[in-house]
Amino acid sequence: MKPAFSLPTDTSFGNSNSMAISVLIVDDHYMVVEGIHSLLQNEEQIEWVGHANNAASCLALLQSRVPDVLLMDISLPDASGIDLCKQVKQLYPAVFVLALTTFSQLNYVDQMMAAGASGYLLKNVSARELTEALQKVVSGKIVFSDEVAKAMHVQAANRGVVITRREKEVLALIANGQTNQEIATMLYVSVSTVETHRKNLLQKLQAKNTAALVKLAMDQKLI
Amino acid sequence: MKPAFSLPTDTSFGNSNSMAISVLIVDDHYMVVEGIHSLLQNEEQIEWVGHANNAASCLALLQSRVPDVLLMDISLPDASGIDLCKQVKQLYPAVFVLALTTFSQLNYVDQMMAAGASGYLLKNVSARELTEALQKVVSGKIVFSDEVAKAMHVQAANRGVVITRREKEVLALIANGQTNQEIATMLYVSVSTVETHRKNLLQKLQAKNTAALVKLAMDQKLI
DNA sequence: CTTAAATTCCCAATAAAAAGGGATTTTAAT
DNA sequence: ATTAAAATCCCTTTTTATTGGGAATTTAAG
Repeated sequence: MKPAFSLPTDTSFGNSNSMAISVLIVDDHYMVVEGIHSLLQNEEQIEWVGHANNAASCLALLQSRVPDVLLMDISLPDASGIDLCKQVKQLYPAVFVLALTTFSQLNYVDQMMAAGASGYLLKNVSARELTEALQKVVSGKIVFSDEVAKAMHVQAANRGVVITRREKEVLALIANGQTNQEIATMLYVSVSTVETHRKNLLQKLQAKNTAALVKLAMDQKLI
Repeated sequence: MKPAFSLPTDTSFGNSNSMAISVLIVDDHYMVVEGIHSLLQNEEQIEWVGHANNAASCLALLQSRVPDVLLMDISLPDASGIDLCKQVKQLYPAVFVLALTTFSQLNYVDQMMAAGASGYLLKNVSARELTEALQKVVSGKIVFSDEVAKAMHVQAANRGVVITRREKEVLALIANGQTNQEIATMLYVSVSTVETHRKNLLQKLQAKNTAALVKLAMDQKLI
């Protein structure tokens, strides 16, 4: 089985205190940007490159200046952090992406790491934690804030359910109250097909029936 | 170990004019507190009283100093903002509570307002918006940031559904995958009764079937 | 004490979902 | 070209949910 992410082999960056770590932040919450900015303001090893509040302006900014670390919110107005992370890592492999998130978005940890992120921090991180995380990240390490690590463990049982594109479509329609017949009509397939998808969904999510299916799916942000 | 709360070290009231609005913030996200602080730092009409990062320390702080406005996150580690708001309004009716929230927590607007809050702002508010909101609030007005107002309108159709205690129990069991027969056994009532509750739930939430019921209920945080 | 809301119970017919097989065609990756 | 995964389709039986009526008891609030 493939790991959801892999450690970078490049560990050539030493922990040189002479070279400041340049940081760019992407987040659409003005307060978060301000908060991080003020957290890092007094850190001499950190160089504040700037901020973008969406994926597009982030990519634009990167064209003129590539920072060591990109602090990235996973929910952005014009793209998912996951997609942006993939794109950035493809265009600028040297950038370390550090995901910034809230407690409610822990379900995306795997996808974010698979997209090439170097770690995952909760937004209520302290100045010390953040600085340490930045230093670890630029030396090639993977970092998770304690709460993330803990939450990942707790959620381990229910995570990693993979449903297909079609199943997701069917799932959404089920949750919307459509019957198999209606879904079949909407998707231009037979009722049998919809029944099969439903059967597979129940099996994949280990749900006893539709009600449980919808609840579990929503818990796991599949809807 | 971080202190649970802090008072401003700067106690020189020299430059603050007599009509300054005193503000206390309760939020467990360090960044949000920092963000707000830096937003309000340069506003002369605003006096920063301090911050608490949980409900308990907020109540403790209020014993020594009651601000004009209490900026409050609705999700706190040791209590819900809704409960804290109720408590505060009962103990200190003169305080205006202004809820601070993220887009994903709009479902609580009603409950927060019912608890006595004076308004609801998204955390990505700008300095200008925030200052204006604070001024309106102390004059007794109710304020919503534009996005909240918009979202409320969108959600208007599905908001304000009141279900009974028993219905809520049944709902939870339904979402858990139990059948009517199972629920009946668990609650020591007849299947007919469960069927009736289910019927009423479908009707109250305007759901076509169980799937839609569970989704709508979860959207409205009824589960 | 009244009254409204909540909770409880019943029946019967119909519609839909769940379970249990199985099978074929597309699609995408190596 | 091969192969595994995804998507499609079919059938039958059993179990549940949904609908559409009623009606009798508790509870809680004024």
